[in-house]
Amino acid sequence: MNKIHASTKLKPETDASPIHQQVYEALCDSILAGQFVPGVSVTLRGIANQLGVSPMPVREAIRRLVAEHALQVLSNRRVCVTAMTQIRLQELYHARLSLEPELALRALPYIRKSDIKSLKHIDDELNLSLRSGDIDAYVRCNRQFHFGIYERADSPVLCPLVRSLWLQFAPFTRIVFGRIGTEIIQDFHADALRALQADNKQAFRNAIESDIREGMDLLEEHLQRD
Amino acid sequence: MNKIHASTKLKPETDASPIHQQVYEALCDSILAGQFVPGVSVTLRGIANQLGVSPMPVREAIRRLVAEHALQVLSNRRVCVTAMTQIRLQELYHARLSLEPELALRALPYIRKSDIKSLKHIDDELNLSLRSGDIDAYVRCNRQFHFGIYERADSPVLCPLVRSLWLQFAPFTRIVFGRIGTEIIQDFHADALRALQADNKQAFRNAIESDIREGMDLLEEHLQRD
DNA sequence: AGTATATTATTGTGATCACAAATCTGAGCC
DNA sequence: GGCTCAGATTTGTGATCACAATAATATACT
Repeated sequence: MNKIHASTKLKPETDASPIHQQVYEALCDSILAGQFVPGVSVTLRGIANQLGVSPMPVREAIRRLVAEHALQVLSNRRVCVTAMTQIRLQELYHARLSLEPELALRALPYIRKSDIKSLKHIDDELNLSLRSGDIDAYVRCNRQFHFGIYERADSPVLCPLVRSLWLQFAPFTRIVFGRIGTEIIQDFHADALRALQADNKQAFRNAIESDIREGMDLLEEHLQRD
Repeated sequence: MNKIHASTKLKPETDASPIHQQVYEALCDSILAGQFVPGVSVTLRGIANQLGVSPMPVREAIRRLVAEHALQVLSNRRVCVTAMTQIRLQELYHARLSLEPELALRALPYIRKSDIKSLKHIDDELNLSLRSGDIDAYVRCNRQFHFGIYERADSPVLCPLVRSLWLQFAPFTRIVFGRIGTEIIQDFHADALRALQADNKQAFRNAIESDIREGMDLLEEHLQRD
């Protein structure tokens, strides 16, 4: 339960970035991949053992993730992935819709032909995973597609905010998709790619917005059923 | 330089919240009050000594503030308040305008008559500080006014996001106001209060939006002069 | 005097230890 | 069986130490 997939032992050779940073990234990946079950608490020493490090850098990584609202401290001082509620989903919806299309637009001028090509490649893999029902692959590709765009704009404020939003709804996304499968999921990425190739700002913005709406509507729909 | 005002020694009696939480709040207040000069780096042991605690809880508080982008780690691993740039200010502008009026609207139904009364009181003190040129008091009142509204809506996503935004532009605000004084500052809070009393949603939203625009325009105007 | 270099002090990071609070475990009882 | 309560274990928190890297200072040299 709540296993960290990232090669379990983090790369031992690299000493460029501090350990707490590496731990943070490993935990980030796990959360974004939906590997942490909301409500199930994680322990410092548990993660430390899994990653083969001392509890100290884990503490710092956890503290950071709590600050980004990816994790939550309970009243017992335990830490877990925050459960989704209607109000939270509504606010995440609004925030995503307010920030992500704008961020995508800011990235647009910096997206080169080669970027479009690799985005196309990611979307191909995404569609493949949709057909084969590989949810993990879909979730990963979807993230790669969006942040492949967002990270082009080196946006010091919006991009970190958006990353925080994704950390918050990603675990729930994984659950919903696991329940409903990949059948229903529509793909607005093709529209975005066409708009990119035509350098059509408005169409690009609309495609991103539609993609967000579609995904979040799906989440809202399946939040009721509790 | 970069002194923490919060009674310097944090309250020794309270053991309800952990020390790193208390340190975080003390640093938060200092940052929001504009007591940290952007670019001047702070040290763990320095803050620990000022607050009379060990470096450990300071580490955690700092890590949290870095995650909220109130502080920045330099390449030398030093930590300081992030300097303002044009792109950062633009994005903060967009984010504030996208999130804060919405957050205010969500708070609106929960604002009671007594809340309006205390907001009015805060605004009176604000106007007083504007006339007397007391910048610190103005900054504090302005924050109290806004978050007095925002915090009514117990908003699990938007409110923390907005808090992060304030932490990012507050130090720069203090600098600009210190340079230009309180003469030019216009007060849109009265409009907001009137809208609150009339329970006029649209007018309330507009007042908040105008207030944000006015403040951020002022900042943008004075960013050029470097 | 001004600059390069060696020495010292200070810094962030990570590990380890101590400790109180919370959680788990299991025997005992109704 | 279901519940209570003692004991044992695990947990987060904070302090302290070790250490490499950075910054500051003093020293030597042209």
